Amino acid sequence: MIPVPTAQLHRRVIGWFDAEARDLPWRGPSRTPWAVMVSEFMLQQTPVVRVLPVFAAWLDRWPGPADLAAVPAGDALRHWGRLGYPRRALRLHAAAGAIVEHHGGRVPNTAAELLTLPGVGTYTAAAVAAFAYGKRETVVDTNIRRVHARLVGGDALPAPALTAAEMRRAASLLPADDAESVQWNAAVMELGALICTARAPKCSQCPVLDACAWVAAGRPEPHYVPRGQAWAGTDRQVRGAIMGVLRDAAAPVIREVLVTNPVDLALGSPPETVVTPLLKLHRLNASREQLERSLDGLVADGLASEAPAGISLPS
DNA sequence: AACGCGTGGCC
DNA sequence: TGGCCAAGCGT
Repeated sequence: MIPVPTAQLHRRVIGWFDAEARDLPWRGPSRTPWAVMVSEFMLQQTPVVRVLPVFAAWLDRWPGPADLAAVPAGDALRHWGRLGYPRRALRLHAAAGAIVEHHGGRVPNTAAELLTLPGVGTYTAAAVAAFAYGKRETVVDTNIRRVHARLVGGDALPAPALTAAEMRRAASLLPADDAESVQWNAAVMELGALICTARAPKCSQCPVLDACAWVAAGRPEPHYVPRGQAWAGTDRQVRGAIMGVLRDAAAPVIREVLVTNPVDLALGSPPETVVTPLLKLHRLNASREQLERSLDGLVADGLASEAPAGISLPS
């Protein structure tokens, strides 16, 4: 492998980005800081293709932070739809409230201020400051971590958790110029998403293939086996099914309907809109204990609200 | 510092 | 088919 100067890496990856980047709505001329922030919340652990329709409807409904802050949290949860991790909707709603309350209704333009908002961590703060405001920030997401691990580190995959050494490496690779640093961050992220993917990377299309330390080393296997995410039988699965019922319910659902298997259920027919999600919930054959525990967890997390009339999304 | 947290597409 | 994976965060 012929060592390639960092400046040339910048030029080649950004050049590739200019030619090949996807035309995503949060990058276009209609981009606002709020749109960037909404997209970053939705993209946390969620693929772009699933975010696109929800993002468009969300911004149409709530064009600015004050618009979202003015409605009940339950509205945010309902319009989050099936994006997953609904606590993100709750945090985005709370962040909108904090922006109205403490920042004059404008999305903060520094990473330090952004970090104080609920649901905004190291990555999202840096990403919003960079992509919404053109700031020079060390943006490190899972795509960037993987590209750096291969291109510079010679490893198949980054470590299981983000390390301080990785942050230093990312900072050392960042172009000095503000505008160029923004392009670099976006370009490396896009390279990781489209070419330098976790499985079956498209190395033949990579603009920096000849500079890749991992390829030069003969593409060694990962140092560890990634731990799978448990799903079947977990509280997480049950919580998801309960949220599905509550999202589609036109009225509060009484606790017994949620935690009792239909064969034991001697109640009148629940509202039509609830039937399908309810069947999905009870097909899980979760124990009453697990159903109760999961429901209590949702209430404790503020994702559901319990009143004498029954359980519903929070108001 | 591990762990819990939704959802669905992909090979 | 089912495990893996996706622009993380909070505790």
